[in-house]
Amino acid sequence: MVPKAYILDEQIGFLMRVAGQRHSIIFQQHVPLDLTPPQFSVLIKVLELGSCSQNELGRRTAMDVSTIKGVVDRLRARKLVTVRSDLKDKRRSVVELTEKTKPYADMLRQAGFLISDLTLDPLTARERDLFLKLLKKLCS
Amino acid sequence: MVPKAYILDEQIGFLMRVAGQRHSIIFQQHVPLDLTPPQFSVLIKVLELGSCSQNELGRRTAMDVSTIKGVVDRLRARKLVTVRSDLKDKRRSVVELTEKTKPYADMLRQAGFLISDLTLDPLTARERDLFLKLLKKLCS
DNA sequence: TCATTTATGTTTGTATACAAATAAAATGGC
DNA sequence: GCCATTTTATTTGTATACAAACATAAATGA
Repeated sequence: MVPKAYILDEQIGFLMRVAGQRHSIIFQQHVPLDLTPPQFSVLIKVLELGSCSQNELGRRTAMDVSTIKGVVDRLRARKLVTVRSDLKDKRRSVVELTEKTKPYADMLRQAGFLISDLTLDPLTARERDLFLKLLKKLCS
Repeated sequence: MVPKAYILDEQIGFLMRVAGQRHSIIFQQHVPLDLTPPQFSVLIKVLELGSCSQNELGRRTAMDVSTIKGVVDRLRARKLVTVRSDLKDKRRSVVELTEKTKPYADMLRQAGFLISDLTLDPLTARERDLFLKLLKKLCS
């Protein structure tokens, strides 16, 4: 009775990491403003919400408190967002887009679509829908 | 003509990141020796190969040169692997398991199976096969 | 009201992840 | 054998990712 071999390259964790690496290269090739994926997520989210506290931004982009802080800090250093304290709730830091960033809104969204398309390019239309459906099930 | 909205939470990059976070939690809960995923991959690979140069180990586990160096350094610091220079090719650092690590071989593989199973738990058997097949297509 | 609990943000420390520059050793073509 | 190229490893710098500890402000409940 031969035990089943453990093949690292066929495990879901390994494959997700490698698929993520490929996505990351595609992302870098097509994103405007030299943004990283987390930075892109934050800009897109602020664009959608208008303004948002740093903590809530973290929850909505699935980043923990110290990660979101670093991402926002670097965006602020590049003057792509502003951060001000909320007068109503003095705990909160409100993040907003700068005038410099707003003209890039459409470009960001279009790049987002393109990056997702290119990442899914190896799959047929039917496979893409199915893959995304299954992937969502693996998120919680 | 309304342009299609860009929903961050439905993009493949975002979903892969969140699915990876869930996997990461499962991994941490069940891996022996408090290993990280890259450390686990290296041990499994060395276990499979017997001994391997640091660079080749990086290629086989999909890590670049500076990443694999850090991972091996930390494994060495914990005395889970040894690193010696190759007499035949003095550029190479040969990585091998220590006697301390060898008894964990089966436990590592069993934990690997369990972690993959738990990660895929939200899917049916048929969905799992399909998902892994599609995921592989997205790796290159 | 006031004490407890919760929410928000910061800081520190560890561990990937990768680009780019450097150095040393091996290889291939001649 | 010699030289250009390739391979292997190291170092530096930037950017996540997250746990844990801390401080402050807000909300809650008795």
